[in-house]
Amino acid sequence: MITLKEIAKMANVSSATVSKVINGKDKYISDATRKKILDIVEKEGYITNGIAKSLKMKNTKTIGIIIPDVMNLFFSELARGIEDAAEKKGYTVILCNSENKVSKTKKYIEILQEKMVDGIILTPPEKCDFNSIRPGRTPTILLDRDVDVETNEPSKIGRIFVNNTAGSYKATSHLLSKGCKEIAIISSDTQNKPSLERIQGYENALRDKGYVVNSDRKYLESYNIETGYNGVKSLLMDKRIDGLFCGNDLIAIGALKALRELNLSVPSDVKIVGFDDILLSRYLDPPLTTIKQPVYVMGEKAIEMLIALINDEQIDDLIILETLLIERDST
Amino acid sequence: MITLKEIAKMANVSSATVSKVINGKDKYISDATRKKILDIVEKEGYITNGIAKSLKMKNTKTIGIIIPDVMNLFFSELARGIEDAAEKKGYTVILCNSENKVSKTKKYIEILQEKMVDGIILTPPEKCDFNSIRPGRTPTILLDRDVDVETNEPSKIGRIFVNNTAGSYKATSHLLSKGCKEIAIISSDTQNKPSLERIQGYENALRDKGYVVNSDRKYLESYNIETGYNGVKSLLMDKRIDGLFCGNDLIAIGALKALRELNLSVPSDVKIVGFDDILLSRYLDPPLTTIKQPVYVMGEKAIEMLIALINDEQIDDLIILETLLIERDST
DNA sequence: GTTACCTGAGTAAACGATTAACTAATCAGT
DNA sequence: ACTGATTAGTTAATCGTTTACTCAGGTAAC
Repeated sequence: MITLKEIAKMANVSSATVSKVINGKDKYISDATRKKILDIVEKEGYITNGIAKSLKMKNTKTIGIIIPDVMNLFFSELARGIEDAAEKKGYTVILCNSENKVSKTKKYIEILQEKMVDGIILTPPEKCDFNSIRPGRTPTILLDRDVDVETNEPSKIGRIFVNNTAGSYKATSHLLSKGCKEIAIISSDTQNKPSLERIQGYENALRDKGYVVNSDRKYLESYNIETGYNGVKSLLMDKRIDGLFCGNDLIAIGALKALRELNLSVPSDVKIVGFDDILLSRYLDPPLTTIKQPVYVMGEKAIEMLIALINDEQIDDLIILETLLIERDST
Repeated sequence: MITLKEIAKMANVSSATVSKVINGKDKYISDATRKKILDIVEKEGYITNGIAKSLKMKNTKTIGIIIPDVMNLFFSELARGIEDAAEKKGYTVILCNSENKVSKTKKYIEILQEKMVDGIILTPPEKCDFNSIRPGRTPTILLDRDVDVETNEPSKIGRIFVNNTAGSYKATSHLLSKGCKEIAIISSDTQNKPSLERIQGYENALRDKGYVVNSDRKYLESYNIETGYNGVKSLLMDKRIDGLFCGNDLIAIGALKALRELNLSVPSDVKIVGFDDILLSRYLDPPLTTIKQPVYVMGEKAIEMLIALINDEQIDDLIILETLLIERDST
């Protein structure tokens, strides 16, 4: 690899001059010198050594994102939104899959700090208190899963979440407005805020309309397809149910499969609402009514907020985004 | 951030000694000194500055992956496989979405080279000749989409592909063995090797069994859901078709949707085989028979080969992986 | 004619780590 | 007592940039 110093030698100038020209700080450089340098740079195919530059400049223009799993459609959309926004701002993204494990999350945070990333975007593992993964001085955005952070938190922390309570309230109200009388919920039993809020919204909606919340209309396990499948099989064993709120779209996919096996048709026998609006939901049979999380926007906002933190700008360090009901044929 | 030099000062030793202890090259360091240093490191929460280390060591333990889009299930699986394998080998992954554009691909290659990645794993844009994106001296693995590379290629290039011809041959033969007589294909019309091979395998299978290849049984557009939908609507307009080979699973998803709308049932009226076996295929209605690409293995092999290239080890620089027919209910 | 500013460029330190080469002390063996 | 090997460290150069500071000559103003 050819270096700046070598370019300087070829052009018979100092390395300072070459640096200035390359970085456009060439107010006090003659046109002749500038051209001479640029020609050589071009001819030799010189590429800046970003590592040396980073060492001197104390930034890397790189951020890390830690998510449970890119294969999960929700997170792959998130990753894409983040990468797109980052690229536009001149940042590059290191991808880390935590598998929802605190241990892996901690390990990745350490690696990212060694790599001197300028910031981290982190979706914490489902069960995780913030103190156990505190990212030190690196600016960090906590995304998607709310976590208790002390108010006098010394680090640079931003938080971006979705209003889960309102989302599941919307979903349940929608089912009610479609005439459902016996509405069940299948969701995750993890004790973190988003999960609890999604259950809370469901319960609030029922209570507000004068219904009782019945604990044998709840099936709580995990945010995956199997849970949806098992949930329907278990809930519909002996009870009648005409409405189903699923904690996320994967659960809804499993639920649809189980309902088909039970020869129940959607939406005539049972109406279903999901949560997330992953890319696939509109191609299910029937296309799934769901609560859309503004995933791409989350990515953009996360980058925006993170860069503000990196640059020590004053910003609102908590954003709560609203969801949107997307009505399709499952209700 | 505390530096190695500061640790050295606190411990009253030279920075060389601290470096040796931290990196385990402490054969000639007394137990007392070692303990003293390690205690201070622990207490101060010292973290190595990886940038400085990289500058000196001339490696970054970072690789870049350039794929069209992580939101595409096939590539998110690939990304995951790569990241997993990389992490095990002590490498970190920079994620780049090229959107299938040559311009973005070129830009990312340049950025990755500035960041001094140790290697690149690249899925070239669909229409792309290799010379236009030549990654210079950075070791590179070309993944999934075969590209013509000159035999005297000076760069360190490895190639890993799937045997597409054999895969689509298997798919088509499977449809024939299930009794299909009128088999159509919906796939992509891009003029790259994988696309052409998938069509080729389909044609070969038909010819080998004595059927004629009929050009109005072909619908070629893109590898997406819409193509599948449009393809079925167009192919079934006036022709009878009892078997359908889809160039990938996304196409199959669209095709299933269109067939439902036409009140044709799968597999009794039309049998369908896809290609890729994305995570979702088994949850479709009906679960999709498909040609599984060994995606995770591709990721592992890619990392393995790339690290060999990085370390100048002698390896086979071309791997062609075989596919597997996964029979589900759509046939 | 002195002062002050502008222009065009060079010098050298700094960023934070690694490591080859060196020193100095101890020890075993003859 | 001398040699050679082993042990326990230090010194200082180096990786490839950026940039504060310096310098010299030209020009404009008073």
